[in-house]
Amino acid sequence: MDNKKTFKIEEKTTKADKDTEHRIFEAARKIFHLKGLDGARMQEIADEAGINKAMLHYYFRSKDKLFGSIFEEDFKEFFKRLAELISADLPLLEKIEFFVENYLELILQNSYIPAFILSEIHHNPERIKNIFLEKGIKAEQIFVDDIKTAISLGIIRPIDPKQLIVNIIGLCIFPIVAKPILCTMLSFDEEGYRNFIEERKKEVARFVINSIKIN
Amino acid sequence: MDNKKTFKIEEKTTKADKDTEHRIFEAARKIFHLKGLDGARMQEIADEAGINKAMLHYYFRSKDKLFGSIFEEDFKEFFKRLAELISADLPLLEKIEFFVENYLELILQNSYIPAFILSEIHHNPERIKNIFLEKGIKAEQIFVDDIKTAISLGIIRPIDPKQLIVNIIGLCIFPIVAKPILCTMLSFDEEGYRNFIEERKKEVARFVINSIKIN
DNA sequence: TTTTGTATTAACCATTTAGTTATATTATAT
DNA sequence: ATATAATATAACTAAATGGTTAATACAAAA
Repeated sequence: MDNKKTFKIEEKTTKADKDTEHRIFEAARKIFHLKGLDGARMQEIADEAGINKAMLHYYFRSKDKLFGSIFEEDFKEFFKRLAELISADLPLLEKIEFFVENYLELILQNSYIPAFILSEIHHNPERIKNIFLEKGIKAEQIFVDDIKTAISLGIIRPIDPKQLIVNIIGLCIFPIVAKPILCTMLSFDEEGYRNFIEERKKEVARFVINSIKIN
Repeated sequence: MDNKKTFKIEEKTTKADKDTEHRIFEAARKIFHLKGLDGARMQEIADEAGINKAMLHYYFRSKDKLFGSIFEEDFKEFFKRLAELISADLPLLEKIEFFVENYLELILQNSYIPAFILSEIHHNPERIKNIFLEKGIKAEQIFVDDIKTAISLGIIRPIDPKQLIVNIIGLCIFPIVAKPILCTMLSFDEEGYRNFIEERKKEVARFVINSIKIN
């Protein structure tokens, strides 16, 4: 009995990363990214985390609360990174190059996030608004000002800054979110797709700058 | 009893659009667009169609089959319309103007479709591939050829046709799919958003043509 | 060592869900 | 008219699902 107990304690100490909560969080993130809120099963998340289903409710009250936590973190993180890129202290045209290259890489390495956000935004627009309202996420004003300045300096042609921003972001996000369609329509294998996106890091900036630059 | 029967027959004849199947189809489309495959409930679809739940299984064998039928039709219709626009017999630059204006209006008036397709494509990429393989949907070759010709004629600068096509489509689809984010981030109300998209019908073509046109 | 609060589990519960069945009604063809 | 096939319903079933509970293991404080 003492023997058994000792063993148990060892085992406990070893595996006790202590942060069961964190394990749950990462497991849930994975499953929710893959299957969405409705498609995910609490049991599957528990299995993925290697713990009992009751633990999910012990740490997070309900499925919706658990999903909400993850969505909020993903959403904030995504926009935080976006804000960092947008706030880079560079002349507009260089900033566009910098932004496109880094933003594309960012969403490429977190390719579940945009689809995850778009999907949830579509099914439950309220959640977004609340997060936006709570935390004041509005980095885009910096970009708008940059654009206005560049226009008045005659560096770029007149264009509605909002249209330009949507253009740049759309050019980056779309090919990542629509990956399976692109692969099928344009006959890409995994490598072909990767090359295509790699090309885009230069091509999108070139495309945008060509369109707006004066001279 | 005769009375009752007569009434019943009248009622039947009146409402008997005959096409219960069609009613189910439209109801299911509505619910699936709104809630997705996992979020939709067979009972809700039956209620929406005003019939018994068993009828759903009578006409379509299962939830998945029903969803499949709708997805396939939406998907094909969407790409059929896209193919029509792409095949217009116009010089490239005019075709781009024509395409952007009409494609934007198309997805604006079917705004559930792109998100619906993107979401499903993400959760079940196989379904897409099968539809693509069954029906040979590849209208984009026409566009690719147009672009190559325009390049060799010196009308536009050299650019990878695939990149250009993805650019154009992304510029159209993104602001529709991401509507709730745009509205929150850029402080649009419903009218402001509508104006923004209306502006885009000209702006996107201008943006693209500015970028690629020589002279 | 005992107590106390926290972490964890297995078993359970109530509800919901897709799908079925047995039965009735209606139209159609003989 | 009558048999037959198609259409519709209400009631049901079996499985799955989110969530709960009662009982325990464990660590840390007393």
